[in-house]
Amino acid sequence: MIRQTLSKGEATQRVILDAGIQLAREIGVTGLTIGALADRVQMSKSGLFAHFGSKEELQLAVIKAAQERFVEQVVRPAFAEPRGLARIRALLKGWVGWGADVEASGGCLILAAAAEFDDRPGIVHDHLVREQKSWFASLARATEIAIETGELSPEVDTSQFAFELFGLVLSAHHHARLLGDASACNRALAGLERLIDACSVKSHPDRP
Amino acid sequence: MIRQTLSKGEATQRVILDAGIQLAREIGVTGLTIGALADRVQMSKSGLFAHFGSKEELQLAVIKAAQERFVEQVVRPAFAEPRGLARIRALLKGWVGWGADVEASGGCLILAAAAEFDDRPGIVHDHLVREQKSWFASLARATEIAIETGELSPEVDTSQFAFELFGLVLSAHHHARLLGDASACNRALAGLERLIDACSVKSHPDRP
DNA sequence: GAATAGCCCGAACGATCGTGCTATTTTTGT
DNA sequence: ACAAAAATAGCACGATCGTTCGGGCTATTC
Repeated sequence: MIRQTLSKGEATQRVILDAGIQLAREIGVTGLTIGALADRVQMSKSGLFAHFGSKEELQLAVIKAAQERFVEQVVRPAFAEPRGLARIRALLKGWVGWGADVEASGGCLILAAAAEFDDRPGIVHDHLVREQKSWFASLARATEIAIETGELSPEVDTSQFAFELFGLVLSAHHHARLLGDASACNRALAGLERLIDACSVKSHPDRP
Repeated sequence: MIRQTLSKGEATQRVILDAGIQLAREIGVTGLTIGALADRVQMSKSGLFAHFGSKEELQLAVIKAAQERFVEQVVRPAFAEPRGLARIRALLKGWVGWGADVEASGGCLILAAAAEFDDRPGIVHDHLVREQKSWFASLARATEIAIETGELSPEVDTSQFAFELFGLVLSAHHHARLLGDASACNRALAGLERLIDACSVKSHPDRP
């Protein structure tokens, strides 16, 4: 065969990373242990270890794998929406959904990892900082686009908008995951509408 | 002497918990290790251990100690402010300050712990859920008071308001701690003003 | 079919984990 | 000052941590 399919190593690596994402959601990326992960995929510790070379690289690989899935499941569909508010709404909806309900366990791995590694130096920290900055810039850019389409006022601070958007997602995660609040998702959506309303062009007609 | 002062045991326990808070901020409550903590306070593992009886109890004690400090440094000063928006503003300001800049390391221990334990059953999880629910209710109550004073419209959903307030704090923490964004605190304050504006009585004069 | 490379396992390492015991020291109440 | 009580240290335990190494497998390549 002409190797359209994955090589053996790539295949098991995929299995490992899938299980790693799931396990890391339960016990955290920091708490991810090679032995426990090997048990879960029915491999020997050393066999699994050989794929990554160090625990740090394993953590990094798991996070990158989670990012890829996030892009595929949330970012890409959202960017298929038309430019402007529709895209922002899709982003938020997908994002909170991704973190809140994915098969009854875990929450958003990247946000959790970001909290865990904010004070722990290393390649994982550096990667997360880089990616989160880039992600934040994407949110600000999406906001800018909504200004270009005329849906938001040109005066809005795009970084501030992204900051508050981020907050809605974080709050939704916090409430949905820790407190089991099923309405958290809707609260985030409601918050976004309020945010949009405050930043829309006709929000300041003339003067009070 | 008539024990105005602490007993020996209580004194060292206080030392342990102080160091525990600091250490847990760096490596997380889950990553808190008895050996490492014992090293930091110059005690033997077993000597330290005897104070708590189990690691879980130690984690719980550290979290409770952090809560006490939070109440003393943030909640009590805020509640010294007059009822209404002033109190809410003080709460947010103190809260983001508490998590963002406390001596250059750590962030808010309670929020970090909440993220770590959202999927880890046990007494720590249960405690955190209970306390976070109570804290959220306090925020909603503070919002309700601002309605009573006439500063916010009677129509505002107090839980929604608290939800968005929470989001501003979480976003500020995320940006300040992970990304080192010094403006995060100001962004949260700006977000609060927008939120207040959208919920204030004169926001809907009559009709568009 | 022999050689080669990639994949994986088993065993073992030093370290550290949480947690018991048993002394010994220190603090406390009288 | 002395007995009772509390606080701490020392030591050991089984488990698990991340990591290394050598050697079987199982394919692919000549």
